[in-house]
Amino acid sequence: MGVDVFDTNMPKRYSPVVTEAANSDDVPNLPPTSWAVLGMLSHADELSGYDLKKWADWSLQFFYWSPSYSQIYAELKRLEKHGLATSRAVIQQDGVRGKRMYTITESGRKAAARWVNDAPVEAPVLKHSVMLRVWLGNLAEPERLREMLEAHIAYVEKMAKRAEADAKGAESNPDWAYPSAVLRWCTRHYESERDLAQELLADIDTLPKRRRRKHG
Amino acid sequence: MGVDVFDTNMPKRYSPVVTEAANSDDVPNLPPTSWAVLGMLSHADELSGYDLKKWADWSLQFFYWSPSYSQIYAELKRLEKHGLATSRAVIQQDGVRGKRMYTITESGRKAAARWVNDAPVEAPVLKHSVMLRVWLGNLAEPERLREMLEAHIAYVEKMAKRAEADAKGAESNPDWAYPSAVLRWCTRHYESERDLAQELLADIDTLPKRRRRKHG
DNA sequence: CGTTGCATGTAAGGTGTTACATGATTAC
DNA sequence: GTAATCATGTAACACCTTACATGCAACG
Repeated sequence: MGVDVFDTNMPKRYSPVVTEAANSDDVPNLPPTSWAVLGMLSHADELSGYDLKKWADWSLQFFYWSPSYSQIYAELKRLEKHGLATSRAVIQQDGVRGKRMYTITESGRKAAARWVNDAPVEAPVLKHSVMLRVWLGNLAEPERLREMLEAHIAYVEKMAKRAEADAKGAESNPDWAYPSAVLRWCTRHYESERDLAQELLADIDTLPKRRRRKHG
Repeated sequence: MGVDVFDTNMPKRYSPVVTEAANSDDVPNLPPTSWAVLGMLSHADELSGYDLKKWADWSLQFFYWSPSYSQIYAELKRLEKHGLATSRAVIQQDGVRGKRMYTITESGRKAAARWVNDAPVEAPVLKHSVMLRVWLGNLAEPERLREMLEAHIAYVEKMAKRAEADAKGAESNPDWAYPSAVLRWCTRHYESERDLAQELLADIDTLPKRRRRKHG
């Protein structure tokens, strides 16, 4: 393994060296998911855990991932414990169900800003099970591989359309300028995934078929 | 939230309905990471845990992610427990260090093939911290956003070049036809990520700057 | 009157990481 | 000699999911 051009170990962070400000006690050391939830709170007045989950499915989902309900509730408690968010109980009355609404605090807004600006950026994580299967293509039935890639193409097309529709809905509001820029990125990302999957499909069709059980 | 065209809940699996064969007792229910490790074993004669980690850094890394040493050792034990791999101890002698070499079993090869063909395919997982920060761009310093995106572009360019070099190295061997097709996909994927990041950079430059602390 | 949606949470367990420990060999 | 690499593993813990429990409201 005498390669000298590239590092074997790619960084998990883009800037591993923590600048003095980054992990001082005014910005608690939380996982990105916490900041994602706090970030959603920063885009709204008041949200319940349920609201947050629904919204995560329509926004975070495209470029991060949507945490489960239970994790969202846990994160909210943690954020409140750190003073980054506050909550008020909305008790049930007149046929309106009880719930707990969360709001970002001023301290939370500052901490989020410092996290965005100063915390080391984690390298993007990709876990592409479809590619994992193609990578093991020598074990697979060619038809199954094709089916998988076609299901994947359908999936990314759906995501591209959803992102596009969301981007359209968001771009009218100047407060959502950054979220809509990201949604435009997502649209292009999923469209590009579609094209890449189609090229891969064409690519593996040129491969000599070493195993073929049926071709009827 | 009266959208009727798309599902709010995107599938975590492409085919949630398990076909009779998929989870019968002959294919143990293991996480994708286990199959990834078994898959690496299926591409080689005999590998140590250390070898597997090194190889994961150069192959899986591009489209899946590279598990830590400790997890690889744990996965190997699990695979052996299920009879999908066997190991032999290479004791140290004549200045050669001791180690344990793992081999896929015939049963392991069959199980891996059934997993690839029949198990429901997990939707790809993307955790893009860079996009998360851009999404919170209203909290950020524009210059920091720019720096992050530029670091990201440098990262994906590095990945693209590594994938391309690997693809070149692999394509001569006909046994690696599928791995090299995937590496070509990875090359295009990272090149596309670079282009997308550049477009996003241009996109956010057109945004009205609501906050600006310094511009010297 | 049953299903769906709203709403919140707990418990258990799986997945995966970091830090640590150990010790030999190789390269500078 | 001391730093890096080879090689394996344990322990502690963080992260996250699934399954489960609960109960009301609205819709048909």
